[in-house]
Amino acid sequence: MPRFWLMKSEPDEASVDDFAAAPRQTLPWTGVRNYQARNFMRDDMRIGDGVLFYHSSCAEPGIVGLARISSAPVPDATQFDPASVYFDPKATAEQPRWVQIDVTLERKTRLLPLGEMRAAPALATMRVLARGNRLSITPVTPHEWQAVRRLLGA
DNA sequence: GCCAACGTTGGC
DNA sequence: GCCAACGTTGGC
Repeated sequence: MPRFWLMKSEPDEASVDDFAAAPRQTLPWTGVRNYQARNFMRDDMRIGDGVLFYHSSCAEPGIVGLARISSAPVPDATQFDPASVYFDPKATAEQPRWVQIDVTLERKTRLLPLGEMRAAPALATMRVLARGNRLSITPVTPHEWQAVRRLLGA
């Protein structure tokens, strides 16, 4: 199983600064509404897995922090909340569809822009960079993880 | 089970 | 705002 992941967040929704300001630098990762990404959270993530924190749909998309998975998956609370944009009328308490998982920010990094990621030969295999990829959660190989850390000067 | 229509993602 | 690419829905 992968031990490393890249997780995309829109900074308008949940930015790396929101995590930095949260108690214990930890927030639940809610709002995932794609089955493949959900399955990664539900079936494959383990406490302690490394996370590359990525900002998407913003002026400067790229990696902005290093984080860790810090809880087991539980039902995503927002699916039951009619006031939430993530409300899912087909989800029930007996049969939830979506899960959330706690993510703990270890530290902010410099911005590693998408363009620099694409230009780095060591990152050419990264799933998040694959043509047409739209998954908000993608596995990262140990080699890619190390290469990112090197690029970050970490 | 097929597939057209529609919705969403996300970089630019 | 545009648009390529992909995912989901729903009629048949």
